[in-house]
Amino acid sequence: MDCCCRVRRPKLVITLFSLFLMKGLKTNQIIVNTFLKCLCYAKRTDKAVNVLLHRMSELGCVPNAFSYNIVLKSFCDYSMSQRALELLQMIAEEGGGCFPDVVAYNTVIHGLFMEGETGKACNLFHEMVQQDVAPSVVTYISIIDALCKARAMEKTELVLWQMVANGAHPDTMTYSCMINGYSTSGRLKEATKLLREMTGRGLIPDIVTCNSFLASLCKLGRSKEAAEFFESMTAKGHKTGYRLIPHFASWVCYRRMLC
DNA sequence: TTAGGGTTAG
Repeated sequence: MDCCCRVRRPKLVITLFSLFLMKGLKTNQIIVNTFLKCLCYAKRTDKAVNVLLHRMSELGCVPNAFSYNIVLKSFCDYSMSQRALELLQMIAEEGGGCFPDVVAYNTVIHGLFMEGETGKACNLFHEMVQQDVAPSVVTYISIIDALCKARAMEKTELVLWQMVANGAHPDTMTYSCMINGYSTSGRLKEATKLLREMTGRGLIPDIVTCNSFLASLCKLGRSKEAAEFFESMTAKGHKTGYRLIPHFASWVCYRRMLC
């Protein structure tokens, strides 16, 4: 079933699962969760909700955190984060012993941010803390990314500070979000500082992050610095300690500098 | 052996 889903044949999975039941074979949580995933992939999220809330218990399988999270993610992927929020609140109230975990909260918080429901996303973040579910790096990245896109860099710094204080260490993706946020805001001094900070911690920026920074340098007409940065990011040296293979976007910037 | 969450460039 999982293989059929991976090769984008969800209808085949539905047939397989029907056959499975007809044969009288005993299901387990992993089998039904794989079926849920395929239903969601086939854009049949409502059918998945029905299986989750009614059919699973009839089949002798109690939904677990994976079951709920597969359906929550599907709602969010199809821009129905409000329905995801309602399902999450239902699990919290009557989940039958299965309470929403950090992945459930992260999924819905990210979905709400993606649909511009900033207030609801922030409320849910506070709710998860009240419920003693510790936010992870993924939670903070969703918030940081939303704040960066809103160009609210001061608030982003506060969240980063809170993240570190709570023991969630910024990873490469956290730095990438912030560097891109500063770059697109034209605040290259701060972006440079973060680039240095992350490499100092042994985290290597990826080519897209570097391109974002490079593009901002070019847009601001700082050609000399852009040329120096291009040289340093593409040639392994004592300054950076890493070497990246330029993408087409890098060369576009480089050509612009030459022109 | 098999199930769930995150970003960015031209």
